[in-house]
Amino acid sequence: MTGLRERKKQATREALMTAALRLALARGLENVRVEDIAAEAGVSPRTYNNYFSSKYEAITARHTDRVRASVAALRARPPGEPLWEALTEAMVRPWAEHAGTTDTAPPPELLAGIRMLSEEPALRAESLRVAFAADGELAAAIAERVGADPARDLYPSLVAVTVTAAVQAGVAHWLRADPPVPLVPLLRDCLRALAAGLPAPSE
Amino acid sequence: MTGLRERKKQATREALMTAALRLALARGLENVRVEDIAAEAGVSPRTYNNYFSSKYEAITARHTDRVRASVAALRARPPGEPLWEALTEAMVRPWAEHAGTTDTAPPPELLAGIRMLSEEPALRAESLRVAFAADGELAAAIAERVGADPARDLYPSLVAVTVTAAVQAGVAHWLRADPPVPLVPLLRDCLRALAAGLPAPSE
DNA sequence: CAGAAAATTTGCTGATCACGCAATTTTACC
DNA sequence: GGTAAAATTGCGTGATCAGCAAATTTTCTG
Repeated sequence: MTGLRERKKQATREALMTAALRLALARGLENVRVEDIAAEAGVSPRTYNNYFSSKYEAITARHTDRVRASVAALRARPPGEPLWEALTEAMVRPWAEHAGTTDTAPPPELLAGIRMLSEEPALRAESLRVAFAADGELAAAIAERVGADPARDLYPSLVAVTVTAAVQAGVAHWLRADPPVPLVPLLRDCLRALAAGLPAPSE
Repeated sequence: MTGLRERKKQATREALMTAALRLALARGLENVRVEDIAAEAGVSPRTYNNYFSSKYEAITARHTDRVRASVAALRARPPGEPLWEALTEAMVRPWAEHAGTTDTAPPPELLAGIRMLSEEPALRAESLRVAFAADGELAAAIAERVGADPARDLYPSLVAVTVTAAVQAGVAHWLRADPPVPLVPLLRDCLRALAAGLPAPSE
């Protein structure tokens, strides 16, 4: 199934992603041109745009993959499982694989990459774009799971979009937590709070 | 307070906003150049970029204003008011002013403009960017209101971001509702559901 | 294994965008 | 009125992104 052609394409994509991230971390985002990324990955600039349609897509590609993985993970959860359990596991999984579920501190390079996503305005915008571009899919998966009509019922899309947002908030909080806290339990807390309601703390 | 200078600037900004929107609705977004918008508004192309730093900003400027108005509205609510009441009123207000709180159908041109924001990918991205760019402010206002530390407590930013998302979902649902439903009560429902929790319907 | 077919890479080109800079025009203030 | 501040404008530059067609690489078929 995986001919040489497919493997090469994946390798090129991977090379472009890591080249883009590496250069952006080393020099700062605005000192990296598409031409540089392509050179670093060993392809022509024109080929870069066959893989990514903007300068920023390559850098956020890992995030894009995480988002897609979450949707796929939700679809893969057992059908009988309660919605919020399935949703929580699905949203958490890609982050658990990257940032470690336990007390192992995440590699600083990975952390710097994720931090850049939320601090560089252009990358933050791109991350939001991909996260919410996928939430039609997410809403559809939720609708399927609870037996709703995604076109007529508000519930699936409301859950999809707020869950996406809650994960954003969790990651942002994780990035600025001092002392550091493990990400996965934090995300679980966010989703638990979202499911249970968000009444004001002191009332 | 409002000298001629300020008034002219506002007028130019307004002219650029309406020119951009009008042209985009008439010809389709990708058939409008910055040059066209500037010409329609009677200024030079260079001046366009003194007001807006991208081609899409002018078109989403009304949305930007709504977002900012919501934050300001939250700050303007009486301090003793319960959080979710204040938050709901603040988020709803700019939409009420535009889309009408009652059974008066919104002007079709306005509706087409808002629809374009969620259907054109570039505009959707821009809308998300401005909405979530403001949510630091929103979180700060929430924190102030509940007496939390926005840097250390997760609650304010979690509420800010999910409220922003819930409004997005509400507007999106409003746009595709058939038969049409009034927007403001719909938004109230979204926020009420968010505050109260989002358990799966059938469990 | 040879050669055709299909997919990918690449260079070239053009349209557009966004901004720095300096000159010009417009507004504000005394 | 005259000067200082602010806004507009034109010009030039660098960069992004996509269409197109040629060249290269991989796959498929006899």
